[in-house]
Parts: sequence; C-alpha cells; structure tokens
Amino acid sequence: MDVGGTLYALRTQRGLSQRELARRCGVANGTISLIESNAINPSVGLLRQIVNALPMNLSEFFAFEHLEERKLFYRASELREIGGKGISYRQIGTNLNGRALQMLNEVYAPRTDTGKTMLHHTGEEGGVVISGEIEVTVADQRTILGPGDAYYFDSHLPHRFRNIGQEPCHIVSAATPPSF
Amino acid sequence: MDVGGTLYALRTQRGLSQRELARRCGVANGTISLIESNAINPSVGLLRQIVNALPMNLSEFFAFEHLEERKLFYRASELREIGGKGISYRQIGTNLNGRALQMLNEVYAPRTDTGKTMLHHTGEEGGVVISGEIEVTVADQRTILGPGDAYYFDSHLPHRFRNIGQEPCHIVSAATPPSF
DNA sequence: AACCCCTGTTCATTATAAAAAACACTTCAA
DNA sequence: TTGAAGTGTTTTTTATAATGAACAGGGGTT
Repeated sequence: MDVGGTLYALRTQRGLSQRELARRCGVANGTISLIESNAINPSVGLLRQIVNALPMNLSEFFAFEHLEERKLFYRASELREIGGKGISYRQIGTNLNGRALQMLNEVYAPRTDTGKTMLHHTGEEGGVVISGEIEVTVADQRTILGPGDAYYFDSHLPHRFRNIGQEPCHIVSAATPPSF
Repeated sequence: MDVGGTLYALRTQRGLSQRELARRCGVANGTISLIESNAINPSVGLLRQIVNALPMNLSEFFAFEHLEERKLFYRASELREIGGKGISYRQIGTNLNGRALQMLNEVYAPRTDTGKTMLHHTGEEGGVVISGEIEVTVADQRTILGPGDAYYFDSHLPHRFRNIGQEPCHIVSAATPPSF
C-alpha cells in the first residue's frame, strides 16, 4: 500500500541520501524523490533496480512493507520526519493509509511559525506541550501554552502555531483523520 | 528477472484465462497479455492489483519468481506453450533469460508447417523425432525423418519443418542460445 | 456452413512514468 | 561572505505504460 514510505524507511535506515541511492542504482535522483512521496507509481523494473542497490530483492522489499503495516513499536530514530524549515514533525508510522490517527512528535525552533495564512482541514486535533512555550491561535482565540498545557479543537477552525520564545518548543500531538 | 513468465505460470496454474483475470482485477485484458510477453514494464501499483486477484501478495509473487529461477523439475502440465496454429512448442522453464539452452517438446499437427519463408537465427539446434514423420528442409537439403531419426544444424542456415503425414509428429528439440 | 462465445494478440490513443535540469535550501570551509 | 558541495523538491520534456477497440483464431451448437 505504500511503496514510497517503505523505500524511505529502508533508505534512511541505511543512512543513504536520495542522491547516493540514485547514483548507486543509476536512476535520476528526482525520481527517487517522487517515488518516496508516492507522487508516481514506479514500474516494477525500476523499483527492482533501486531496491537491488539497497541491497535487497523485491520479495524482501514487499515483505518489509507488510511488516511496517503491522509495526507496533518505534524507536525514536524511526519516526518519520515530515516537517521542514525549523519545524520538525516526527510522525509515528510511515504509512497512515487506512489509519484513523496521526500522531506527531513536534519541535518548533525559536521564532518559527506555521504561517500567517491559517491552517484548516477536516478532523479534530489535540496536543500537549512538553517543554518551551507556544502561541496558539484558533479562530478568534489566542493564548500562550507552556509545559503541561494542552489544546484540542476542530481542525476546520483556522489555526496557527508560533514559537515566540527563545527556546525550542516540544509538543506531542494527535489528529484524526491523518491530514498529509 | 521475468515478471511476465511468473505471472503466466501463476495464472495458468489457477486455470484462469487472461480475460478472466483481467475481469477480476479490473485491468484491460490486453495489458495482461503485454505483461506476460514482457512487452511492457508494468507499474508496481498495477502489478499489485493483478497479483492480489490471484490472490497473492507482491512479496509472495516475487518469492515465487525466485523459486522459478531455481526450478529443476517440471511436470508435463507446467511446460510453457509458446507455439500456436497447430504447432505446439512446450518449453522447459518459463524464464530463459541468462540461460544457455532452450529445450522444447514439439508436436506438429498433420499438415502443419513452419512456413514458406525459411527460418534463420543465431545458434545451433538439434532434435529427435519421437513419433510421426516430419519433412525437414535445411538450406538446399531436404529429407523426411521418422521415429528415432534426428537432426542437428547451424541455425543460421535457412530451415523449415513440415508435417506432410496424417499423424501428429512429436519431436524433442534443443537450441542454443534460446531464440525467443 | 453460420453463428456465438471463448481464447490471446495487436494497434491507436491517452495517461503517466522517468530523465535531466533547474530550484531552493543547508552546511561547511576558505 | 562567498563559494562549493551536500540535501530534497519541482518542472519540462521525452519515453512508455495502460486503455479500449479491433483483430484473428479455436471450439462448440444449431
């Protein structure tokens, strides 16, 4: 169900960059990127070429994919990074297709912000601040949350998170259904 | 190395026609044909869709592919039919990629013929007539072979096989390297 | 024979994958 | 601070997969 996530997990497990893997299997690095983000549906021949460079065969690759689907426990290093630009979102599980829940281990670097244009999507979300402080705006309400504080709201409401402090802010959050 | 042959083996093993399989997985029947003849390199998603209808998962599919590569023994029903039009060529092994030899169990129906335009390709070939009679033409030589008789020639020479009798003609042949 | 239903193959069109290059960003060293 | 080398992403073009329809043959009925 998730060729991209599986490839990502296996590649990073081996400490390879997309370009390094691309070089080893003779595939364009952009193609690896597109496959990992599930933006394209690679051919069997191409996937075989890539997977062989891990090195691994296709049977093992798809067996691993099934293992991932039934995975229960995750080491800190296995959480999938889906953030960027000073905001780290480390997701529990690489493939959330068909799952009800998306859990994130979030770290906002000082002075980072989810953006002036408010976020909104279907579902509900909640979280607990572990350390640091975060300014949370939801619709017409705004507050600053510190360690132990929490939030919970309908994701339809426009929302924004901003770390206006000097320390990184660490939050553990959950959303249903997964939104990206 | 041989997605097409593997799919063919699994499909026929289950007694399914290409169209029946196509119907079950929602894929065009022509696509199944092209995949089995290795004329196209299917996407992972499409192969998954097809393989699931067997039913089977991709890990099992590719594990089977590896088994096939190491297969030593073949039941009569497992020989792959690559002939047509009254001439049956039943090949030993579905995937001859990288193999040195192509062995065929051939049956020429009465009045069948490899064609007026002579065959020629690289390699050498030989065979033994098991039953029936066959007219064999190689370059400027022609003869009729019966049970126990045999032939061996360089495949570059133009050649033609013709069953001019009333009975089916059964031949066991070998060619190196495999030519199709 | 004429028809129907099945088989697998082939072709023209459309959709999409793959490559190559440009892009945006980070890190490190000069 | 500037440049070089690394990261992953995105875009444009080209190649190719996938579809749907047409094709050609096989087997059985009427």
